Amino acid sequence: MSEIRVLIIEDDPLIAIDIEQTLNNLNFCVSGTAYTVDDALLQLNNNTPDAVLMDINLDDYKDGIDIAEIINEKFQLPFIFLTSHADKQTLERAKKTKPAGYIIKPFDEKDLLAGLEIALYNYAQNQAAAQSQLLIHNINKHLTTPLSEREFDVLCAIYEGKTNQQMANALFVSVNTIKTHIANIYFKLDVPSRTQAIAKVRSWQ
Amino acid sequence: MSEIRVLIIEDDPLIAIDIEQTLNNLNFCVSGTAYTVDDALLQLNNNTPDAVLMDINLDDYKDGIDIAEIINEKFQLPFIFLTSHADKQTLERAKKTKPAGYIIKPFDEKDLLAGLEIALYNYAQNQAAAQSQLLIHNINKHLTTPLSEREFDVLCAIYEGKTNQQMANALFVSVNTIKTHIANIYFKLDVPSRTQAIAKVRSWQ
DNA sequence: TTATAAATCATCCTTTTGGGTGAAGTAATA
DNA sequence: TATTACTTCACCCAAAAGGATGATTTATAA
Repeated sequence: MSEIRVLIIEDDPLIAIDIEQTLNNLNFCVSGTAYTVDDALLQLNNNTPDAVLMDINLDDYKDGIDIAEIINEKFQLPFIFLTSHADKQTLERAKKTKPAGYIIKPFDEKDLLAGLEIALYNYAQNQAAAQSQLLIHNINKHLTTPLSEREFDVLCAIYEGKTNQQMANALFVSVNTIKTHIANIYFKLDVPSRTQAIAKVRSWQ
Repeated sequence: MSEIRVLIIEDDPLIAIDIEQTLNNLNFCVSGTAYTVDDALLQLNNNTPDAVLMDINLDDYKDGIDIAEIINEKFQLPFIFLTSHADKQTLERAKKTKPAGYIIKPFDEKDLLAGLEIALYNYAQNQAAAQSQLLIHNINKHLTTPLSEREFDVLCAIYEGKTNQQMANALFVSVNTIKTHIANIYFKLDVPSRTQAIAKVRSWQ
């Protein structure tokens, strides 16, 4: 059984049950099924899933796009819209909520799998990119002479705004050692200062 | 007519022509249609589109995923995969190319519109986020005392890695003036150095 | 075993940056 | 008119960063 817990928000019970079974076939875990907006919000709060699959057009006082906005504000979860008619106006509203994906009815098992997999993968990628902690691999692929691990440590500290003295304390070496590492980093990155090094690394993120 | 020029890569002429007509109906501009991998690469080079719509399964020496990798490397364009069978292995390969979207055959006009609109919108959003030029509004909403315009100019220059002397030359003022601005910036941002200022601003992006 | 790369530290010297303080001119505003 | 915020500039001093050069130790690879 997959660990990915998916909440289904769909006001048509027949479709909801169909999705539920399909997801189970595809080794996803259905955390719950909500037929109303209020039920959806309740389940988001009390039994927070890893992803949400929801109909745009809910026959309720709010629709899927309203829920999407709430998810973005409070939960930061990837969600995928299901819709049968993609009219321009709805699409315009839907786009602004930055859905992880979009699946058009009628869909079958393959559509669901592809949509979910791609959406979750892209979402994870974007999350990782947004956090964007420096990775030595990502730095070195831009360099002819790669950074050593220690140099990478120092570069990270520079990136975080540390002074040479702070780095020396943190890494238990003398300031002179830090200065040597920094000189080597500047040579490898081909920059003359820490701010330039930061700017260059940022541009690679 | 829309200005968005789309290249279609599809080895089945019937489907290709169908897509072409549909895109024209939807006010997209078809920059060309490629039936083979080599033709696709040729058109990418000579008549670079704004987006690519391509079949994953091309009956050729390379498939759509290979082209996707080339697009990512050389062209940095958004592309959308078309596929009829979304098997897990192909999906795994496809995911890694970070497609802007995914449309499963058979699709109609609505599917195409939704897929393209969402994909292009998300792509534009990601691009904008990646560029993320500093905006005075975005900085000031984190501050009790807002930066003046001149201070913002200086902060941007710091962010780009400029030295005080370089800023003085660029803004046609003395280095002393730059130093005064910087001192004020540090006070307002509550930081003790340019690297810390950069780190704080970056965290707000 | 002998290179080679990495990590450590040092010294000397210059440039850049940061802190403190003061002040003049300008433009908008109460 | 008086006040306020912004921009401009100066001088002094201290701290941090950067450039150049050389040296030792350790581990790894040829």
